[in-house]
Amino acid sequence: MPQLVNSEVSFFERVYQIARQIPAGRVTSYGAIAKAIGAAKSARMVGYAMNASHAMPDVPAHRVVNRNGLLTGKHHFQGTSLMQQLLENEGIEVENNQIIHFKKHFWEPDIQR
DNA sequence: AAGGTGACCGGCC
DNA sequence: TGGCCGGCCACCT
Repeated sequence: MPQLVNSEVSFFERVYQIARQIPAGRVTSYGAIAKAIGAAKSARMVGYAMNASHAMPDVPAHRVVNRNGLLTGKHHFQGTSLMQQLLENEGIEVENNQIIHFKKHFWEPDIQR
């Protein structure tokens, strides 16, 4: 369980706030989320945050992939193809760990202030 | 308290 | 087409 820093909202929580806005059937990238929270160069932290997202409710981590539409985080899900199945369930085609028509499904997060 | 780690990214060769 | 490298920075031991 992530802990909040005093009255400040933690970095992780900001990531989750963005992630929760991803519409079903759409995907975004770690970098895009990083950009949205005003830390464009901290894409890595977004991935790190997703690692802990399992403890958070309503965080569609499966809709977050890397810039190439590659399912780099699939090993963090239970089973070997859960992430892929969740995506296909939403109408997103996945082949060889990669999203088909990635650009077409891409969703640009709203910039947070 | 200091160093290691990483579900990334962009640039370069 | 594909691999390597440096930057990045919150979190964990």
